[in-house]
Amino acid sequence: MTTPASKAPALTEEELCRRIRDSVLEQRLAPGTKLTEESLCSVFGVGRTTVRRAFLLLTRDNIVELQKNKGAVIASPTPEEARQVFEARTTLEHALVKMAAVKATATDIKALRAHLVEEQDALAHADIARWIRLTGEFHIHLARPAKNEPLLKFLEQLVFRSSLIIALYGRRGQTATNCKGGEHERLVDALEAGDTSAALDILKHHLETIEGQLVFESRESGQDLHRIFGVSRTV
Amino acid sequence: MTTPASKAPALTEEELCRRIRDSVLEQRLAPGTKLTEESLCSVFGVGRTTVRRAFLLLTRDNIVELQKNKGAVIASPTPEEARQVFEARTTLEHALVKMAAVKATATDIKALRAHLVEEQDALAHADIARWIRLTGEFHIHLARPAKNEPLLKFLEQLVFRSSLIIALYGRRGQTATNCKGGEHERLVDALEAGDTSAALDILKHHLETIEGQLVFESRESGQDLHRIFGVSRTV
DNA sequence: GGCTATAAAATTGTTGACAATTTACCATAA
DNA sequence: TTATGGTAAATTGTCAACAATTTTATAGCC
Repeated sequence: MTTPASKAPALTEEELCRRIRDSVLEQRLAPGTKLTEESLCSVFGVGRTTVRRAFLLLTRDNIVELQKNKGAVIASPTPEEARQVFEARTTLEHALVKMAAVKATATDIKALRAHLVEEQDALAHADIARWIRLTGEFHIHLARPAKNEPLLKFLEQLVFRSSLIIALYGRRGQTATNCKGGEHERLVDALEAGDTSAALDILKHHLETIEGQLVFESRESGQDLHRIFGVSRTV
Repeated sequence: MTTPASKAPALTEEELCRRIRDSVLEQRLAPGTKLTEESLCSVFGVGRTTVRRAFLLLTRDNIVELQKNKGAVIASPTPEEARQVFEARTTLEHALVKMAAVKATATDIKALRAHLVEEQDALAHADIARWIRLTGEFHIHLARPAKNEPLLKFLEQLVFRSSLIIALYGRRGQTATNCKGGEHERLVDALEAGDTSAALDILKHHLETIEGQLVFESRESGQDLHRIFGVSRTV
């Protein structure tokens, strides 16, 4: 296992949140998964209080949904929610990259290059889960040079929700083709050159590609079973 | 008092959050105010558990700051945080109003007009607290026609934080002059006419006016008392 | 008076027991 | 077999007592 169960280091609720969020980002926690308090208590060696607080915090990020007396489940965004999340993300990331292209320092670019190396390394070692997480986190790092904490934190939330959406509605093998083609690299190049319009073009294309690979058909809530099974309605 | 203490209706943590948020929006809860668990328990007739959960939720909105073993205080944004919040808000509100100007329906406009009437009513009755809250909420309603829940929720957070910032750094009587001059009315007019660029111009001017009235001088942390009192340093 | 150290009070953090609710299971009957 | 009802188990919600920490008050000393 990744963590030895002996000698519990007593995680705080923030760390627990991060662990859960990372699992979502790595698409190892599928939307709709039930999270019982007991299981998380034993897995992470923390008390129920901590788990409870973590749930509450994750609710605020729309990562878990909390139903009275029913417990916590990983959120399952509806197609409409998914549309709005991607719309929001496009809007926000556009603004942030614009700011970043102007403000990015040499140090910022260096950090981004280091991240790209990590991405390649994960691919080379066929560590897919890590690679998926890194490709998601790239978008956060890309916006960091904009140096606006509130906008960055919000983008972070949207990236996590995107991860859920892709897990739900993404075509099989989508992630394998999505963030390839060196678009991440070209984004960093554009940022380094201070070429705002190029950066925005690449970003636009990149996000459209990701969103374009989603399929929402017959996933709506309130499905019509008659239609699905080809049986005409009797009443 | 506003609420009879008898027969506690057992508020939920969400309602408690709303009450606290509204107090912030009405600028009746000043930044830096200490919130003890006990006081809120007795005021709202709820258990400590509920208060605790509310604190945690409000932390996520940057409305209260929670320090280990020290308790909860209403957040006091630093000047730099304030700058970033207004930058974020300008960016976001620009995008939202742009979307709203395209999508706004007759029903949306009607709701906005109704809100303007409420604002006038509050002014006419000299109900300043209510008026301050309404002028803040206007910006949220203005963005509602854009019909994007994530962006709207985020703007909501920024408006609440703006309220704290104005309370901290606003010139005396600022609110009294800020949202007058019928700029709210003209924004609705522009939205109704579908005149995007006019709406954005008014919005830009409006937000610049608000931010322009803030004074950050000598509010930084680590004030130099020697300089303030005009005494030259001895060591 | 002003400062430090100690003790008391107040406040927050944590835990565990118990209540309320939901879920799972199984027996019974159509 | 399938549906229904009821009981038992499991899970979540709430509360109160206790522990840990901070704040306030007090006394002593320079």
